[in-house]
Amino acid sequence: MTSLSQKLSGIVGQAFEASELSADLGAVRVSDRPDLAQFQCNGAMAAAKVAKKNPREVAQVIVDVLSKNEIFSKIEIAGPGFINLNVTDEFLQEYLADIVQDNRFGIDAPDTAEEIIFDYGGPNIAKPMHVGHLRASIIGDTLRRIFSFVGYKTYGDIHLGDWGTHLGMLFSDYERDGKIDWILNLDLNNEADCDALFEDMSERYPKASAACKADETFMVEALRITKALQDKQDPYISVWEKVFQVSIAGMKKNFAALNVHFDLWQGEASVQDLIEPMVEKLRADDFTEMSNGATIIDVTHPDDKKEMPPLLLLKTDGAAMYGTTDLATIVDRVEKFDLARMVYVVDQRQALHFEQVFRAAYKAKLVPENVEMTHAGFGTMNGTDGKPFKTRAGGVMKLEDLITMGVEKAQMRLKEANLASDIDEVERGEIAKKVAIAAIKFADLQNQRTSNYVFDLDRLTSFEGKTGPYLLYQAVRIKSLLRKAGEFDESAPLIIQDADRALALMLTELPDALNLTMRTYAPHHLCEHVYKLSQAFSSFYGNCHILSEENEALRNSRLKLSQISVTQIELILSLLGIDVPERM
RNA sequence: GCGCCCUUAGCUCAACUGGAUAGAGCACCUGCCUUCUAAGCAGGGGGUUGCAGGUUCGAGUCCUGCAGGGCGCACCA
Repeated sequence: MTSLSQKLSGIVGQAFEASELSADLGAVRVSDRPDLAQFQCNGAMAAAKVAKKNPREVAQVIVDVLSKNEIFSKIEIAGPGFINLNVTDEFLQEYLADIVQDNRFGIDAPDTAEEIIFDYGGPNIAKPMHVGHLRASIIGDTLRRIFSFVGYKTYGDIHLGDWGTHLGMLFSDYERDGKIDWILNLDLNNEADCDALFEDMSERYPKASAACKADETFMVEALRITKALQDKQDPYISVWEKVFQVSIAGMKKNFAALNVHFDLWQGEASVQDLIEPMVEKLRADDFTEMSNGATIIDVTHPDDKKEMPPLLLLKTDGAAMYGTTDLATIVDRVEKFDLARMVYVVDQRQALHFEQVFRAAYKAKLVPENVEMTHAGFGTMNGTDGKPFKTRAGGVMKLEDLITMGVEKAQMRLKEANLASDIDEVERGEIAKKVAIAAIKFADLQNQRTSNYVFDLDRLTSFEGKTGPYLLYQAVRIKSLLRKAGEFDESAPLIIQDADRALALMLTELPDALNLTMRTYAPHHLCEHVYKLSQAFSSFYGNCHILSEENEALRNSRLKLSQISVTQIELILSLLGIDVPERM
């Protein structure tokens, strides 16, 4: 991927090489001090440290080489040995004209279109989706969109929790209520009936779960049914089939509202048949051992400094554990795809578990060494009190309710601000939905992935400042501007003056933001970038009255800059899974 | 007991391989809508980066210790 800063890095790198220094030292980045320069290179200081020389002298040698290059309008040594650089407006203008050709803005495809599976979401069937599923879903979905756009072959796998004890709990409750037949006779083609069951399960599950916790005989019954289900006995396996179908249909609605997409609807159940042969093979290949009656895989490394518990493959009673299912899933994926990477977007608290699973998978050669497995963990969602988030009633907040609240608030805000008053009610409803989703998603995605974050309803449904709706607003404003401008000469050359320069420079930074995001699997970097870009536009917009510009060449140039801006903002928002309305 | 993570402005958060004057948003204060959408723009106040040492030309970032908080440590997932 060649961004402007990478292009400059190449040029400065050559200057370092000419002095028999490593080209890596020539790394150029956008300056921390825009008042001093557009770009900076810190390599002279690093070089001087190794060579025990004066950094400013090292920098001077580099600067002497660079000064022959006419793309720079300023080359300066500052402070202890920073090399500060500005490019000429002509160069900037040509560079921009070049990268907008294919609407990829300097983003090159990777050398090979590696296949990557992103594992995210992980909701349990028959349980209501709550706000906790928000992070996993949207971080994973965003990463999938980004890698896919850049040129990787990606798959989003929802990895359902569809084979566990929670189903035994639910089914036993239905059995006590004599409602098993109701489910068995359910017509999957009847949407109303399916919705009714979906609703019923959502409300029933918390009660069933609480009952099992409170009364041991209920729990014993739930476990019996779980075992029967896993042995594929009727009626439970037939009930499961219906519950599975209805749950998926319900989830699809939820995820559609959130604009989250999955390519694979695999779950724990879909790999159960792989477990037995896998365990047999692991035994035969001598990767397993017995410990206190359980079958385990030792995953310690000789140079481990910390304790590393073994992966528990089979319990004393011979039943598989979730790590076993995860290994079977890996086997399944390696079989079906030509994978280069697997990325698990799962709660940070699972870090040890994934380390054990990954170690076991490599050790037992279930996955080739060159397949990279990453746990991109995310922090817990806490309430404003710093403790794991609960509603006032003490329960979890349903994802659906959060979205509804957001939409209602957006509708109110539209009315208050007297926006979209000339738009009919149906479109206004659509706009409110987009505003709400933008608010919720951006508020979440702008947090660093790994740190815990505070769930604050007011913030999630806030529309001012660094928010999703702000970004929509900027994009929509540009769209409106371009509509009013009508036809203009898009091939006219860009003119970079003082008022245009900051925006023009921002428009070159997209590849850097994407690279950083992909390297760290951290979408908040991209959020930061799109916010800065939108701000740069807003500032430009405030400074220049474009439509009334009498100099036609300048008017064309500024319309073109506006057009590039909205294209980029909309592209980035689409990578964040956020839709931009035509007007708002 | 062992291990991992966190502590930055009143609040919520950024700060890429160690770089210059630690940045945003909210809240607060001052301007700006009879020219393109004020969900906006321009500007202001607000900081001993939990504490104490160390390494370095340079530390929010690396090392050591301490305090406070969160989480995880085989028969749940």
